[in-house]
Amino acid sequence: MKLSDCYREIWAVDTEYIALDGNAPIPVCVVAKELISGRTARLWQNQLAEPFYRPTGDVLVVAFMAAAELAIFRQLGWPIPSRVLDLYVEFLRLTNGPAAQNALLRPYGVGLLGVLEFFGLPSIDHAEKTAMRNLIMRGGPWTEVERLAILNYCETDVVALERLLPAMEQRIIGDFETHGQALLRGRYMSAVAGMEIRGLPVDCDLLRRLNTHREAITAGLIDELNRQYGVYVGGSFNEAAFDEWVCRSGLEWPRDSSGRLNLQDDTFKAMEGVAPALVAPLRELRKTLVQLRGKGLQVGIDGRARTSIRPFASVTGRNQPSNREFVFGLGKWARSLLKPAEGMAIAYLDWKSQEIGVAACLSGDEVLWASYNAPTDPYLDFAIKAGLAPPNANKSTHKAIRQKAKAIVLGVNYGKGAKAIALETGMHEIEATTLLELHQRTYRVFWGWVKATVNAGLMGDSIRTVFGWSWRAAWLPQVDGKGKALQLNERALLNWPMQSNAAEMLRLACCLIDEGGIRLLAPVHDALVIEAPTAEIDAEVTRAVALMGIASAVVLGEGRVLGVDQYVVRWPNRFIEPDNEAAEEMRLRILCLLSRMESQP
DNA sequence: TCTATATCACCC
DNA sequence: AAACGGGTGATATAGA
Repeated sequence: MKLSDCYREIWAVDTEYIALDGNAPIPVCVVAKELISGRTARLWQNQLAEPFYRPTGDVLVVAFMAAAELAIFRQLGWPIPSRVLDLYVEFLRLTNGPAAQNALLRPYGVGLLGVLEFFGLPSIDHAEKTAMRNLIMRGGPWTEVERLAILNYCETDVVALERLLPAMEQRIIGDFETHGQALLRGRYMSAVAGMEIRGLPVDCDLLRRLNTHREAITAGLIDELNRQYGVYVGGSFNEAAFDEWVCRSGLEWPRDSSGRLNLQDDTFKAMEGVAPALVAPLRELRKTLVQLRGKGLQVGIDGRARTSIRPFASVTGRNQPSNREFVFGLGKWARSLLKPAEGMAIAYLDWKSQEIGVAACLSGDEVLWASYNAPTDPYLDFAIKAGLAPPNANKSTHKAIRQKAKAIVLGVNYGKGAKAIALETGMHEIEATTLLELHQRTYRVFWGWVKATVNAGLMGDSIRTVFGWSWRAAWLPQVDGKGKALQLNERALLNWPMQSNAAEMLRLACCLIDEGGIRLLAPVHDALVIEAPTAEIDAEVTRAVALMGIASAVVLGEGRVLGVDQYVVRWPNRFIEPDNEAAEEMRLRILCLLSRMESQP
C-alpha cells in the first residue's frame, strides 16, 4: 500500500513561529508542499488568512512534531486537518527500545536532522538551523532578504519531510490497521497543540512573590538551623559536616556498605523516632528546601503557564512534560498556584485505579474486573476473595487487612516483591510472600496474561498496545551506551501493558474532549484538567466524564467503563490538593515563611 | 573550575 | 545480587 493511493493530497508542512517564554506561539510563516502534484505554498505572516489544505479525509498533512504546526493552525483559526501523520512520533515508535538503550537506537537524536541522518538522507547543518532559529526568535521586522531566507529555511524542512516520508512510509503504514493507528497518534497531536496553547491559569501575584523571596527564605531557614547544627557549609548541605554532627550527637545513623551516611527521608524519619528533638528540625528543613524549588514555571503575559507536553516521550508512550515547567510536576502544594481566572473554573478528572481496570479488562480476568467494580474497593475485595476477610468486611471493620491488601494489589502492577512489600507495610516477609501467592491464585487469568507478555518480551518480540504503540525490550545486546552490562528488567515488561494502554486511553480521551469543544488544559497520566466558565463547569465535567467513559470502553471493550474522580475549583478559589494533609501543611508553611519575609525589610 | 555521576525527591 | 514500573530535575561530590 502506498500513501499516494490513499489520499488526493499529501501536504508536507513546516511552520516558523516566535515562542517567547510562557506565551503561545506567534506565526511567522508556513511552507507546505503537496507531494502528489509537487506544488508548493510559501506563506508569510500576512498571507495566512486561508489554510492551504482542506480538512477532509482525502487530505493528509505530514509534519515533524506536528503539535507545533497544529498549534499555528489553531492560532490562525484554521480548521484542524482530519488526517495528520507525525514522522517524529512514528520515529519514536519505530525505535522504541529499553529506556537505557534508546540513545543507542537513536544515535543521531530524535530531531529532524538526526532522523534524516538516521536514514542516510542529506540535510542542512545544525549551525545553519540555529542561526535561522535565532533570526526568527529575534522577532520582526525582518528585511526583505531576511524574509526570503526564513521562507527558504522553512522550505528546507519541508523538503526534508518529502525525503523522509518515503524512507519511513512502508514501516508506518504497512496495512490499514497500522495506517489508522498512525493517524490516531497524529490526531492526538492536535489535542496536544490545544493544551500547549491554552496553558494553565496561574496566580501570578503569588508566583511573583514566591520568586522574589525564594532565595532569601531558603538562606534564612538554613542560617537559622545552622546555628545549632553546622551541617550546611556555604549554603549547601555538607556530608562531612553532617557526619561530624552525627558523631557529636552520638547517633547510630544508618550507613551504606562503604560507610557513607544514608540521607534518604525514610532514614531521617526513622531517626526522628530515635531522637525527635534533634532530627525533626533538620528533616523538616530538608523537605521544605526541596519544596521551595519551582522557579521554572514559564508564565505568559495572559497569566497562563505553558510548557511542552512532550507527547510519546517515554517508552510507554506517556507524555513527559518538564517537571520544573509543569505545575503538576512540582510538589503537590504548588498546585495551589493554579487559580482560575475571574468567572472561570477548572476541573481535575482522574480515572479511579486506572491501571487495575486496564489490567483486568485487557487480560480478560473477570475476577479482577469484579474486584475493580466491587462495592467496597479493589483492595478489600481482594482480601475477601482471598479469604483474608469475611464477605461483609468494609473499610472500617478491616482497616489493617485492607492496607496490606492494597499494598499487594498496587505493588503487583509494578512487579514488587515480598521483601519490598514487607518493608513498606511492616508485615513479615513470609506474610507478604503468602499474600502475593494468594493474589496469583485469586487472579489466575491476569497472571497468565502477565507471564505471556513478559515471555514474549524476553524472547525479543515487540509488545504492543491496543492501538499499536510498541516496545521491544530485548533488542540490542544488553549493554548501555558505555558498554556497561544491563539486565533486562522483567518488571518493566510486566508493567508496560498496563501503563501504555492507560496512556492510550488518556490520549483518546484528550482527542474526544478537545474535539468536543471542551477547553482541555493538561494531561496528568491518569487524569486530565479542563476549564469552563463557572456557570458551565458542571455541565462540562459531565460531558468530559462521559467522553472519558467512551475512551475507556474503546480501549478496554464494550461496557468496560472505568470510574472517574472529580475535583472542581471555582474562582476565586485556588487548587487545593484534596485529602492531602502533607501538601496543605507545606503550603501553609511556605505561605507563612513568605509573609514573614515580606514583613521584614 | 567545569563536568560527570550518584543520590535523592517529586510526579503518576 | 537484588528484586518498585514510567519519568524529570536538583544537589552534592568526585573526577578531569
